[in-house]
Amino acid sequence: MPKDIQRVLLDLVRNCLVQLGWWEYLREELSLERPTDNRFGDFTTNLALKLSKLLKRPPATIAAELVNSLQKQIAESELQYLIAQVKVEGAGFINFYLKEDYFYEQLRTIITLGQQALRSDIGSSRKVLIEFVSANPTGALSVAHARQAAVGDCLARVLAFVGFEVKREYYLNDEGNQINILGASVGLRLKELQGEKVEFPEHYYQGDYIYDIARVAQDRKISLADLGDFAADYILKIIKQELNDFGVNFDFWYSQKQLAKSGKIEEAFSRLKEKGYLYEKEGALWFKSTVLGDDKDRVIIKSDGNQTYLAPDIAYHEDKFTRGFDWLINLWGPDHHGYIQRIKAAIQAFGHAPEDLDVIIVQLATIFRNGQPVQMSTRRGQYITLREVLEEVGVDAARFFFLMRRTSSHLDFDLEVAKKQSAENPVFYVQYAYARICSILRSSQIQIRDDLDLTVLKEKEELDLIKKMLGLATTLNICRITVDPYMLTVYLQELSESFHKFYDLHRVLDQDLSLTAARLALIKGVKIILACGLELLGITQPEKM
RNA sequence: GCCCCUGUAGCGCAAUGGAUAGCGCACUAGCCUCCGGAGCUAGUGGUACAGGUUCGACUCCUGUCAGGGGCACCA
Repeated sequence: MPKDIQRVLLDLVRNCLVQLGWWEYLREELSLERPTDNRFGDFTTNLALKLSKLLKRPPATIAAELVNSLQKQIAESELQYLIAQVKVEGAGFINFYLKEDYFYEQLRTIITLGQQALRSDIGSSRKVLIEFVSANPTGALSVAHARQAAVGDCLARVLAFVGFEVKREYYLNDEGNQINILGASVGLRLKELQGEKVEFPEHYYQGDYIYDIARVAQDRKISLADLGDFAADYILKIIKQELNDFGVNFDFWYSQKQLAKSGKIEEAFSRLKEKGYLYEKEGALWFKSTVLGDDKDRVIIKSDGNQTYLAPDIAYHEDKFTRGFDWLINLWGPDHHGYIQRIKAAIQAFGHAPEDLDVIIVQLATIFRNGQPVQMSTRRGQYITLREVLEEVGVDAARFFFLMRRTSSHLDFDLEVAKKQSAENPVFYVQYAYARICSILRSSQIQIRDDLDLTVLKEKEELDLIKKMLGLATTLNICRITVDPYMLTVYLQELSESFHKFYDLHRVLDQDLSLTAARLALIKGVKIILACGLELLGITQPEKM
């Protein structure tokens, strides 16, 4: 029994196209999809509709010829034991209906191999670096960072699961203006603690945590010049702890300070200069990014001799490629969207393709409390932090909620809803399905044997459930293509729904022992898929709730 | 002014260019002697507007309207 039926069917279709002499027309466009609605078979293709235009013939006759050829080939091969029928439906779609045995075998594979049966090698070990969060170590992580953390980590898990070699990286902005201001802020608070009357500038860091750092700095007798680094270290420890508590762990913490010391920035500049991408104007050094798609050229060394933030970023991204990664994914906040063209221009200047870098703009999440939006202000330190969200709703609900909407869309996160233990709260709906399965499995003594007869699973809800289970692979593939993991949350809700429907109509623990055994196998399969999906989201799988 | 995101049922959202646009909340009517009712079944109700591309558009393009966010030799 072939594991990848889709590939087998594609080969079959290709053979027919070659035989009919139509292959030349659409080799690039050949596709085979799983219909979203299983009314239309288990696989469908629209290629007769596509061919209709190219051959200038009605789609129905093309589809009929194709189906004729397909049926002949199927009848002559092993596929006759797999495919129930192929037929033309609707406007000219060709739909494949698989035999139930196929689904039973797939279910058997899942329950015997577990998650191994679900992994794929689509990524073919391509090395991908996902950079996300990368918040300046000048304050606690905000909700915006929290969403990025959830999305980035989940995306990393999904890509690793489908065969990529994935590393997570946090770019650490540990020097520069913001760190200087941080140090100065702590310095002023320190003086204040020592009884001095101070004028505290508006643009300094206002949060109470600055006092905490000042007290520690005072105890340890940190010198004024080192306050910035000390404070950044102090805050970084907090950030790392928060991310760890959120289940997000980075492989690399890439220090901007180290980058500056390494000489890689100057090296990058000289390479750009050789290629003719740099010029001087009005006392500043400019990067000629317009020739690579940007709307204006960008300053990289200001007229006062200091670098702009673009300078290290150019070197940083080139260094990512030098380190051996061939696909870069950056998650940025919406305030950076104008920055995408610049950095894409930069990687192109070094000879990389623009599509080797995907910049995903993670839109903001607005926190609601009792239906009222909570305003945020980073400087005042009055924003809601990741820590507060975790303390209020827990890791599972927080992760699920941050992943529930398309990453490029705004997200409303109501803390009260996330705390509810009801159907309004989707994470509970999914976990409830899991716990319910565990409960049933606990209450049965029947062993699920490998050679178990699954053909007794004939009810519509049973077959629907198996088909839904097999949809995980498609879902993960969509996540990969769209570079967005949110579809997984939708899928898990749908799978849970299919399970609840099945459960409501059919008893698992039945008088008929062979039926009971088969149904136990069925729900064990659902359990494996749910566990897999929840794990990819970074959410626990409670056996009891 | 320019750029990004979003307009789908009373509310919150879903639908890798595909066939009869799905789900939750709310509302209405039902389902527990039985594996977890935190569940299930049925009903009400919808693609902002105007064009275009396509065999086919919630989806892509143009414009209009509405909401949110962003546009430094700041990071």
